[in-house]
Amino acid sequence: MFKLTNTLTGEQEVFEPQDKETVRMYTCGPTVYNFVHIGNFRTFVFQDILRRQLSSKWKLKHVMNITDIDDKIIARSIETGQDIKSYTADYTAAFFEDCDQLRIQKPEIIAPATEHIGEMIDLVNRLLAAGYAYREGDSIYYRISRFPAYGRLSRLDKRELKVGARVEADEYEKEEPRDFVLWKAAKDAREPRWPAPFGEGRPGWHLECSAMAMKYLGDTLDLHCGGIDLLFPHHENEIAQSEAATGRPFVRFWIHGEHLLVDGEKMSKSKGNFYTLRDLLNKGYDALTIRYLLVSVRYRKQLNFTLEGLKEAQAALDRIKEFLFRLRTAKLEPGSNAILAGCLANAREQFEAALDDDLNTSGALGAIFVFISEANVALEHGRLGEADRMEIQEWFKVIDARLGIVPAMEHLVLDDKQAEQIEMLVRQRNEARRNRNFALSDQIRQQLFDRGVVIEDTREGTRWRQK
RNA sequence: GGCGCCGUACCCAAGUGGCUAAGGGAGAGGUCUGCAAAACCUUUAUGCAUCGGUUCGAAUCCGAUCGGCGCCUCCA
Repeated sequence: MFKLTNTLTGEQEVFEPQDKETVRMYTCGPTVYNFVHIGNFRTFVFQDILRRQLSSKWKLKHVMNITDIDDKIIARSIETGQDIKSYTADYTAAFFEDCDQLRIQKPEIIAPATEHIGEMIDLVNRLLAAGYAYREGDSIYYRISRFPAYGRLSRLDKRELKVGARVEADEYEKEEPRDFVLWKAAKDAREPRWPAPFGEGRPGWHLECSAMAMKYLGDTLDLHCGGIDLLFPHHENEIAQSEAATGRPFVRFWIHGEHLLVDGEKMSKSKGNFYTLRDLLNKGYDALTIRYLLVSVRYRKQLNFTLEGLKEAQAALDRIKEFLFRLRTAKLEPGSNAILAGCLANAREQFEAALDDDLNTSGALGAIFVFISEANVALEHGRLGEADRMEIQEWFKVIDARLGIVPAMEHLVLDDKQAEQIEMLVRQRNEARRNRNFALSDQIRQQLFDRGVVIEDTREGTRWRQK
């Protein structure tokens, strides 16, 4: 039983795809006007964990949009003199490079807004025909008063605008301030525009998600995810557009990821607490460490991002790496240890149960570390068999498939020539140690360390590995 | 002002009615070692923001208070 917290009800509910076979999921993707920041990636990593979990149980059709037309993009493109298409193409490419680094899997369908203008125009036509939309000036707006369920998702329906809250400059054109734009008439000659029966212009932001989600996934989606800040007004508006057009529920489960904070506050450019993945990589942190940190706190809890936290994540990851290395290089007898096999079965169960429990990634990691301790004890006492090793390694493949946080071991393996050189130095060092020439042995150790090789003397002899 | 989330050890963080309050980091002591590294063992919350209440029993439910954060405006 896989449970998720559904924003619609505010409660955990058991999730099943409506057709029991294929999960239809839509996630709000990036607006490609700049490099995506680490807060955005927290959400994308959470969505990645979700998609991995869903894939382990059902078939999955996951659609993510790319917002490649909006005010900021237009402004930047005019500013830089670069045409919009190449401008957004650059940042889209950068986004997917970053995703690869963070081991974020690609959705089945990636939908750029500008390739779906036709679907959006159709949707506006349906809303106009049904009286849910109206023209004011050269733009088309959504008439919220026609949609009584408005505000149900965000529970903001009865709210009043805060005194002094900013209102849009073109408010006067609307019947009501809360109405939102579906189709914007072009104001500046340099703005991109598309022809439509109701006039040349470009789509409002909310429109693309409704149009593309329904195109690929049908009228009713199983899951729709995004950051908590999209709850209102974006997702509320999507519901209004979609349900007005189809008369059917738009989404069964709304799942929202909480924010990543920096120094206890929301990341924003004006506060200067803004990190991109590239910033952090340049500081020498690796992408896996960043992913680990993002995964280590459950998606619906705010995560305070600090460099200290990154160091702790690095240390935790090292513990996993050390264990896997030790497991891999241990000299083992054939057979299996029944007690350890029991620990493994228990750990696997705990791990699955945690992820099934609303993606409790912290709990899942806890199960891994409990097991590592148990297995380390077994290794220490030589009570771990070849069969156990195989089983454990299999489990770590599962862990990696689910969480994507298992350090790669391949890079620790050197080619024969390099390995031979290192082995030679290790032999020389042991020779020196036998002769109690510790000055020389320490010098060799340092020499190896300088080329990234760490020495460990164990009862079974000297072990070495790449840092 | 309205809506929502949160407050568990030095730091991060599970646990949301009932065994001794997971796990990671950091610190301390020990085993092993020429030293180191890794590993292992022991150790660090009679208490879960505070105060009341419900209950046989609460970190977990209810209320109040204090504190933090977010949303209400583009935003992951």
